[in-house]
Amino acid sequence: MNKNPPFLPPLALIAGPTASGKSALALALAERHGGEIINADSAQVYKDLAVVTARPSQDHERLVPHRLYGIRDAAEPFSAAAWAEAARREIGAAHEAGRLPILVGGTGMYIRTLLDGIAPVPEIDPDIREEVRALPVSAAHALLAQEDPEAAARLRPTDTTRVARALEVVRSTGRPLSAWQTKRSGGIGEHVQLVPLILLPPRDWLHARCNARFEIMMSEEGLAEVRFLLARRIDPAFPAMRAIGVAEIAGFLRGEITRERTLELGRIATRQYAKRQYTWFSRQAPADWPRFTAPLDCAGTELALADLDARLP
RNA sequence: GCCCAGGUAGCUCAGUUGGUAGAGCACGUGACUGAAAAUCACGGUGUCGGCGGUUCGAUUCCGUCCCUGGGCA
Repeated sequence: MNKNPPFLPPLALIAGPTASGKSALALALAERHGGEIINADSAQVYKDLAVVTARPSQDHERLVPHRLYGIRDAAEPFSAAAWAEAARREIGAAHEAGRLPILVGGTGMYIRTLLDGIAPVPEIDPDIREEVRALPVSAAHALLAQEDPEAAARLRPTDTTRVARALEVVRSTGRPLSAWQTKRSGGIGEHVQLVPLILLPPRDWLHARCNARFEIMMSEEGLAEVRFLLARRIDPAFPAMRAIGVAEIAGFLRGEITRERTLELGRIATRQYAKRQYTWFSRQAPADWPRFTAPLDCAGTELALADLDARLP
């Protein structure tokens, strides 16, 4: 298959759980290689959430180009396929400009969609989507058993998201999800020279950073971001409203919980999220993607940088 | 110093009429095909405060000591 390795444009990838030090590493890499940073994080795409999603600072954005950060209004939900399409454009633009695209993020599904493609399911009819999502899971699963028995058998009856997805697909397209999923399209993995690094630092170190991070989410700026979303009455089911900390801070702003309790709940949610990412990247990422398991302190960042440097053209 | 109430999992607490114990949350492990910072599954992790005594057997009963909270001085 790899008979005559043609020249493929490079794509660096730095992936790992929240608070693992991805951004600092990416910035250093970009400065060294004349690169630009492309966001692969599902929450950092939303304009109104900068502090709450720990987006790179304005200072960082001035140093090297940052793409796909804060590009989306909280009232317009994004998706894996929509992100992948945008990322393909940004990567292409970087290559044309002769710069190294550096993908940075913690959303494994987005990265997989970009590299491997995804089932080419057409847009779902909004009315069908609304109707399906309004159903309790048990009801949705019962309907799925009639309309797509195979999906119903495969999915857990409690899995709200996937049961709703399967039902909306069969209703909106007239074809069961499994039929669509026999094919993936849009992946660019074969067309780039991928230079990946997965950050899997020690759990204790990561937990300490998650804990420290949520303190910042509770700053005046962080509170203001959530206050603004609430004032706009964004649908609580929308992705931006489900970002880590939004529900917790909203409860605090409404006076339902104390500041201490909010901090505690936010830290717990952050750690649990980091764990899910940790599992995704350590288990779902291809085995031949290097894992970097040291903490990303000063020395660690240098080591990781050297590792990436050695593999970049 | 005396009286009362407590001391059981990381935390808050159940419970055992004497047969080495269980909930919630935390935590751990995993799944993941267009909401993925989402959604879901599995797992009890323990000198039952210490030391003695009674007993075939004590986390449980008795004694004593230590610790915490409250009250009286």
